[in-house]
Amino acid sequence: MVEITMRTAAANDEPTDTSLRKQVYDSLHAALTSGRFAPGQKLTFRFVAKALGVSLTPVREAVRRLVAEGAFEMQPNRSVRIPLMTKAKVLELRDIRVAVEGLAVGKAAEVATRAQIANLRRIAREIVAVRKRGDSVADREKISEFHFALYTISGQPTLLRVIEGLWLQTGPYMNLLFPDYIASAGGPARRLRIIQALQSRDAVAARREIENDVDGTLSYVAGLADEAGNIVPALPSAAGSRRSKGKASAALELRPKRLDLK
Amino acid sequence: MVEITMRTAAANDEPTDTSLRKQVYDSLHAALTSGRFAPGQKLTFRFVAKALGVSLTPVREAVRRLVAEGAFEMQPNRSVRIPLMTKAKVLELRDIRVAVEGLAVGKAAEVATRAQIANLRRIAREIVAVRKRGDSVADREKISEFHFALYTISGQPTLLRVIEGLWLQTGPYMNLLFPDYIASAGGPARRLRIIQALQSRDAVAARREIENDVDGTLSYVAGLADEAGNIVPALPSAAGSRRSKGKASAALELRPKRLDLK
DNA sequence: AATGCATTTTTGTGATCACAAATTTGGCGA
DNA sequence: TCGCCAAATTTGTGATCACAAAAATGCATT
Repeated sequence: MVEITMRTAAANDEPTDTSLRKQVYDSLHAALTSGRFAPGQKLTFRFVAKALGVSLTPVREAVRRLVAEGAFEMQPNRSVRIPLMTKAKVLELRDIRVAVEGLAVGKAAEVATRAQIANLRRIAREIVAVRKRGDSVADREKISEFHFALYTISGQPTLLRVIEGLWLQTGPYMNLLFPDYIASAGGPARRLRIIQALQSRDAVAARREIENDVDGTLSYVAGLADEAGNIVPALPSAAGSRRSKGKASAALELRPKRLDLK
Repeated sequence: MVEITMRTAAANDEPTDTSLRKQVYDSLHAALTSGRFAPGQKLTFRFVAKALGVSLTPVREAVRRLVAEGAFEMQPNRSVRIPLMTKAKVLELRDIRVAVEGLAVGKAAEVATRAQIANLRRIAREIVAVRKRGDSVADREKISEFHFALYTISGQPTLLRVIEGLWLQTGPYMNLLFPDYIASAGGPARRLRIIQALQSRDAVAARREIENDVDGTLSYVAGLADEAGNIVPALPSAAGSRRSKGKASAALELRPKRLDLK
């Protein structure tokens, strides 16, 4: 498991940042949000460097940024791990996200242009299409696209950054929502109501919809915790595999996409 | 009202992180929150490295972390600058902070212990004492201490991290609040009302108080913008001085805390 | 078979070097 | 005096090296 594949562009950084550091960051970011890392998994600089075919320098800076964003956590001794998720943490993230994403959508409803609303409608249609095909990976990506297109309308870059940081922390666990919950929840209808609220400049209604959406989603995830309060997502493949060594490197298949820079 | 002030030992990182990277981070963090950097000021890695007597490596990682946290910003070309503050940005930060700090205090009111409330009361008394002496630096520090002691009670580490990130962005501009505003606003009384609300487990009242506090403070700062929307704090010393070179190094006085390691 | 301990290997940290891009400088000409 | 352009300098980036701390391993002892 774990693939990582050099990706370009994650957030609203400079669109022209071609540094290796940024590429490594984007690769890890993509691997994280697509759930390719196992919670609790240890990650060494040299492993990532070798997997992506770069030196330690850009890897260190990329990983440290992820640590600063809460996507990775640094052990007291020293080594980077994928954070474990607990019920308490999910509930905390839920409350924060309800607050800030509600704020963003309320603001968005006040300023949304016709073109922006049309764009949201397009994404909403694409989600329906993708879901019909049963492509859960594309489904998650499209949902993310819809949410961030929505939040971007607010025109509040700092707020957007905060939200991105929070999504990065919940990201690895969002595959828990498939395929059960996502089908049952009123996803498509809710998105239409949000769009409708934007159109009628109804900030209160728009906000209520997104709050219910986030609340419902993360409350569901919180409910998946075991009796100890831990939440363990089923990974695409790789299970625990605590001990593996040299062989594991090959099993991880972390393949660079465009590293012929040299 | 009025918050912010210097904070030693930035976040809740490992208390035993003695790495140079962390020391550099703390130095820059302290310089930032105490307003020793001019908005728009350019910062080079080599300058910081020389000022602190370390190599580029720990400086790069520390500065990049600050960039990730929004305290510095990276230019499209490549160089790190202290972000300029605009009225729009202050208003955005105000709304976000109202939301998340309100959330934190509401939660804190539900779980505060007697000891924690006593601690808050102690800090509130210290603020009064410090203000009587007219020590505005210590004043800011104590106010910051009060706020974070309050938010820490909530027991929500992720929320606390978000709040710290937001404070870091407003930090350099908080000295704008002295000495005018801070004296006029109902600071001491408000803190007592917050403590009272915690004691009576009145989450709604506690939340309302902190919301008004943040709102009032940042609305005041926003009002200081010039007609172009820019906000320029008066610096302790160093003014604009766009061109200075070698001499500037000495003028900045970025002083290392404990860098005799070598 | 389980445990304690010395040895080997792994891994993060910090310094240094090389290089290219960006910035500044200096002088030339209008 | 003011642009303008080439040379010199500055500066970020990435690679590599050295070192110490941490982790893994091997082996002897109970």
